[in-house]
Amino acid sequence: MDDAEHERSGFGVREITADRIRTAVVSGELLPGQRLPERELCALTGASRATVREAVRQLETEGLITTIPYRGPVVSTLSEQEARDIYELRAMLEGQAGRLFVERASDELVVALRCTVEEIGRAHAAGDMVGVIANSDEFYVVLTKGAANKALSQALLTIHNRLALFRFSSTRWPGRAERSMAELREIATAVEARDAAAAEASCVRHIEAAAELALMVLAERMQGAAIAGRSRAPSLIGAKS
Amino acid sequence: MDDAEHERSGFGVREITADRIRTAVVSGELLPGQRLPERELCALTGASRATVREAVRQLETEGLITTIPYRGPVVSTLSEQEARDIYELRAMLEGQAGRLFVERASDELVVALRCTVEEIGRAHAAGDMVGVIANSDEFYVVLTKGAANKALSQALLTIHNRLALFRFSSTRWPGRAERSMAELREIATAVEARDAAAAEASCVRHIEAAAELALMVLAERMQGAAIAGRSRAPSLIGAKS
DNA sequence: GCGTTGACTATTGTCTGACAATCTCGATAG
DNA sequence: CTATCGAGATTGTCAGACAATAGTCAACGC
Repeated sequence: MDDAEHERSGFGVREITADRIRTAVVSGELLPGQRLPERELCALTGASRATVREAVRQLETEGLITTIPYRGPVVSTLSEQEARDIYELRAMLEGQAGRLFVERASDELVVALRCTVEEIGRAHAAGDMVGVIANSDEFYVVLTKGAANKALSQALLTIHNRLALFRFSSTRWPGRAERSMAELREIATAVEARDAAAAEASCVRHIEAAAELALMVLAERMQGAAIAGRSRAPSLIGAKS
Repeated sequence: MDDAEHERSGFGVREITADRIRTAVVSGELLPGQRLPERELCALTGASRATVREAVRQLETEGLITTIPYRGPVVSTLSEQEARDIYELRAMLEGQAGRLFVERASDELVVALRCTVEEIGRAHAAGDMVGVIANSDEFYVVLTKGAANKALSQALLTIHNRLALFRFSSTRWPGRAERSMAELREIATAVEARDAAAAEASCVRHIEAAAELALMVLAERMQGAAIAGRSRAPSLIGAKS
């Protein structure tokens, strides 16, 4: 009873529904600003309107969806200021996570963190984007596990989901991947040295660098959207995979 | 349009319903562990089951309510470890808020923070508990306003709500109020000196002190509950004001 | 030609009722 | 006293209904 393995593995229709929509948003299957009419969410998930609405309410509270009165759910968009705020918050939390990791993580977890970093490097060298993503997730899992604070982990998970939209930006930007790897190695090194202050600082720097890039991409995208005029936000129709 | 005055002032039935239940939980009208059958929530709020369920889903995501499958919603309880984690997270966030306040707040807000602190002291000296609560809220509002990060403010608001259960513990504990006031004045002084590091440190210390007390109260309460045996968690019936 | 008005449609917000699945608790038998 | 079983209560999910509201677009007047 001490473990928490079945934390989020409900089998109810509602949980499956919420997971399905959340995954679709986080994975980029549904794009920011895109409308999500309840009927189409019903078709997508197979659930009834009532159940879909409960799931939407949950995702809304998580910040992934915004509901416009009498217009329905929309995949949340982030203004530049909102993105800045969220990245700043993420830097705080991930910095603290790094500090707590140094203070609390077992030697095994320290090794695991280093391994994950090198695994990311390997995947990147091989051009394996899926591997990069998977191991980046693993990095976060190991980090929060070592920090040993469930509330912190939960908060970071929510933030990661909200920022998932920018996730692909780091891949295609010249030189970014190399710098990112250097930052991750810096974190691993600081952790191995059990230097809490250095670990915190390098975590913060890592996120700040990611934020800088993401904000550039966001600004670019905004500009593109402005040029495209008031483009109709497409619905799910015709958005089949 | 630049302000955000109508942030959470929806007039829909669902929003009113969620606010009503949230207020009841945060204010202590409903106690932790207490069951909240949907029918009674309907009676309490006047809304239908569907609407109540949507509101419950929202409060569940906020962490205020826990739903047990086929048993229904329950006011969330906090284990000692959970409370410890949340207080630790709060200390981080409020520390960062203090730091950002020093870096960003206008002189007017610095004055407002000091005024709020002294107002708390005055209310406490007068035995005005309502005033203490109100001005404590005001302190948080001023602090987060000066920190100028909406995401941080939102995260702190959620945490405050989750910890609202312990709010009354600080009042009746010999000497606690005086120490608390000293801590708050320390924060105000650090902020007035525009000393970011000192502000952060004093905010962290303030929360750590509050956490220490709250955890003692929690342990005491746990012990009491253990002595009382597996007492049936009461429902809303007969819990009229 | 262009802006305004008004009806029409699509969608959401909310309620009601229904039914199966599951939990709770008391009765009953050993 | 304990274990089993069944009735009742509550949740989980669905389907349908209706009013309220936003968006669309054609008709109309200037």
